[in-house]
Amino acid sequence: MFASPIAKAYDARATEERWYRFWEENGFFIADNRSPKAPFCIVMPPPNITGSLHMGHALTTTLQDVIVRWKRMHGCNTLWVPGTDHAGIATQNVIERQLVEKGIHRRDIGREKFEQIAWEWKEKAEKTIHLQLRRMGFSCDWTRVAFTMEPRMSRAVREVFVRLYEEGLIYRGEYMVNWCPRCTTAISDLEAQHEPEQGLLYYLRYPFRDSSGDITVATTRPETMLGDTAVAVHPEDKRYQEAIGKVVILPLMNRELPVITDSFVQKEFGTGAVKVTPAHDPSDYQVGLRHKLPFVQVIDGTGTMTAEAGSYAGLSREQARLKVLHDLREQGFLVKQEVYELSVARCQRCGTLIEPLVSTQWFVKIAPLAELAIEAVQSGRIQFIPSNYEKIYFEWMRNIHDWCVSRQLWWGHRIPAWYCGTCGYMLVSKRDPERCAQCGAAALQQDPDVLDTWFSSALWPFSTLGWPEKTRDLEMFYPNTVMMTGFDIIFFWVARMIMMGLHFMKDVPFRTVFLNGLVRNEQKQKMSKSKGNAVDPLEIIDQYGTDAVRFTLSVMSGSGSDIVFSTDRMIGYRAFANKIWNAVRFLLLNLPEGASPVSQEEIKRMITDGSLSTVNRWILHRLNVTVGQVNENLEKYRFDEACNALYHFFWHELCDWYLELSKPVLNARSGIDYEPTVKTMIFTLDMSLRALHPIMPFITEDLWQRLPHDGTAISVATYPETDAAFGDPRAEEDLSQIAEFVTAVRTVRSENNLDPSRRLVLQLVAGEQERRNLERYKPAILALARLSEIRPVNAFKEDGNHLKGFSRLGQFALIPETAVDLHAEAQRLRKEVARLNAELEQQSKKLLNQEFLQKAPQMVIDLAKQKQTELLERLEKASAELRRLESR
RNA sequence: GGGCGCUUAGCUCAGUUGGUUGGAGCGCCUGCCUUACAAGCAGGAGGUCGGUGGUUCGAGCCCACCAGCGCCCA
Repeated sequence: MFASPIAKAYDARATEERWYRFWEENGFFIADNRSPKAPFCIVMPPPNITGSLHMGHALTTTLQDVIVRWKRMHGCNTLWVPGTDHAGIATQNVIERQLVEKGIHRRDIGREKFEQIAWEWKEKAEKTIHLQLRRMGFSCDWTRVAFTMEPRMSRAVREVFVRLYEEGLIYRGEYMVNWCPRCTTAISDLEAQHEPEQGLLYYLRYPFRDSSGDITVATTRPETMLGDTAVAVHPEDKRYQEAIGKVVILPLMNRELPVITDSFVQKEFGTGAVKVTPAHDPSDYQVGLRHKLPFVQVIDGTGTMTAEAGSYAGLSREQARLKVLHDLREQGFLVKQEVYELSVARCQRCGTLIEPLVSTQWFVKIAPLAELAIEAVQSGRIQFIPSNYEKIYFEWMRNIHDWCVSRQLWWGHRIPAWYCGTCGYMLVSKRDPERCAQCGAAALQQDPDVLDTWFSSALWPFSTLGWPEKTRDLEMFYPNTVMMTGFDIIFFWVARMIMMGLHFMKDVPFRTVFLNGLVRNEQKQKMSKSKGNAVDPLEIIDQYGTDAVRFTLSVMSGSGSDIVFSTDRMIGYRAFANKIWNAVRFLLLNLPEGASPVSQEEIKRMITDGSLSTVNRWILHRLNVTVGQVNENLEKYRFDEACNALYHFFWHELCDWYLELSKPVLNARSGIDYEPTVKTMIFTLDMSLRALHPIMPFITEDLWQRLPHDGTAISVATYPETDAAFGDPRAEEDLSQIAEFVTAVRTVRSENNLDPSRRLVLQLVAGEQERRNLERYKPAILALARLSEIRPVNAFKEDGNHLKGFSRLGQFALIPETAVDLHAEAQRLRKEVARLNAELEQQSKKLLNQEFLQKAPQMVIDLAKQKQTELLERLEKASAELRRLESR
């Protein structure tokens, strides 16, 4: 498998592609729907085929892969379904823009040709996305790849539509909807984005018909006055009691309008009197219905003024506003205008101002579906992580409105409704009908509209598994185990999947919903293509390597919070990858010929028969603890904690101490500890690589294959589990003493600016047991602390030229080759004494408090006492040394 | 207007049911090419945990109020 010996540094690019091919060729990621193993299933949130993946996809999908790989290694029958979404309105916009660049409007080429272009685009975009997913190392099942508009999915969509229609949960009717005049389609409430904007509030004077004066109304959209059919005031507004029931003349149009009362009017807004335009404002629409007012549509679906707008017909909304204002001003009807912050709705996809319009659309009656969906979360059958999203979910679910699902687009699932040209009968059918069910005529016309994209993605957890067929996949993998996605689509998608799953599968679509945050740039702004600050994950991968990118995204995913994209962090974890590389390289360079893999049983035997040294038992103990932390945290989706545990263990325990302490043993190439150390190191690195694998799949696979190993791939190796046999608190204590001793010596050296290259003599006053502990690792300790000799003594010479230090192993004196800088050392000790004094005082104060002694738990009191004793001891020694120096 | 959340080291963030001297990564300072790794090694500095008050033997954590910031919905 390896042409060359292990390189000096990790080269991600040379590694990644080869291993992905290896995994895929071996079919490691293909789920077996007849397996007796416990199923684990995630369906990938399908990325839009509008373009390529961004860092947000990289984040959410990385987290999915971490969980999926981890579960697979734990022996689950793991299915991860990849796929893409046709993204109706978004994709149509992309294609329309491309056509416009060539000077073509979609109407010029017709629906069929347009759809053909869209499919061509889909093929291209899908290919790019699949490639990206592979380069990120994602272990999804490519034999089950799906696309929302492929025949299988379309069949499910049609089945759902027809059944909901038959159950009375889908209806067609004329209502006011959010209309985008640029996309020329209705959109749902969720796709209309409200934002505060600086605008003007215009005050218009409408004269009474009886010449008894006038009434002034305020509006932010003066052009809609052309469609006014009433003026409204609040019934209890004292200012307008006399006006009620009167008739005003609408300026510019000379239409007579009644002055009506309705409690929807806010008395504080403007003058307290408002114009009512039922055809162009959602609340006026309701007023219009309540008061049976005429609906005069003056703006059409493209934002152009209609014939009803009289002399303004043919103007755009914007032009009409200017002309209306000009004319009103000229004729003395514009009283004043003032700066006003208003809330405007814009199309989520193109940013165009929404025009509320009355039109015939299809709706899903949502209340009955929402009820079950609320219950499923309340009862705990679905759990949200982080759990505070449950509140947000409830809040939205309880205020939900019917869902407008029809779109006046060409790219999407055509609504399965047909209208008879002969008798006008409407037919909703799973299969394309040939003749009218009522009159038998063949002149059937299919509804031109398509469905909201989210209608099809709502079915994703079961449509991808083959529904409405009763497939084995469906039987085994529904409900899915977890849904992992961005919190920004909790309403668009998560809520709707829950509703559809409960309705059609009679069970929740997934048991857990994990919601990750957004990826922001280094200025903390949301990354998006429209802002132009999006980053291509592949570029980042080229720079830092996939594994470093994956680790960075994982470690920064704490508690579902947003993550701030940081190249510094990428650099840091690329260094970590290199560290891993070199740790394994170190072992490989020191490995005896023909070394074989080491099993857990073998290691456990060595623990039992006492052939493992403290250092070896210690690293096994730490490995065991780390593995426990990783498993525990991944179980809770705490990716940050799992990553930190691994990072800290690998770098600061395994590399900093274990490998360093083992070097003399390995260099000797023989001796009582040699073989046990080699075996322990093989085992520990093997297990460490496995533990890291879900997060850093490429480098771990590559290195694992180089180590002595059993099995075909780390991807399908067993994940480490904690084992009580590895627990060794005694080794932990011994090692912490050794490490503390080494650090103490280094600190004294460093603070006195002693040349690091000089090996110094050290005198030690220590107990018998501590001395023995130290003796066994003497060669390593000498190397780590840069000492030539450790000389046990009973007491230090009071007038010696030495620097004293304190550790739990004992007090030591470092003998420098040059004269000690008494002043600097005294300064250092004074600081130390002050610090110890402060701490001691705090501890003593606590222990003098009677209430503390009475009420605190015994363990806390014991700890405080122990602490006090230790502090006292150290303080005495430091003070004595300080006095010694000061007397010289 | 309704709802949710945030404020901890220079930066980005952890901090579990309240209990040793509040942590990590990066950055910063000092010194080192010590044959796994300079993408490295060793040592160090840096925090009145947004403010005020309360509960408690004990508060970063619980409660109240205040200030600043963010997100979602209408």
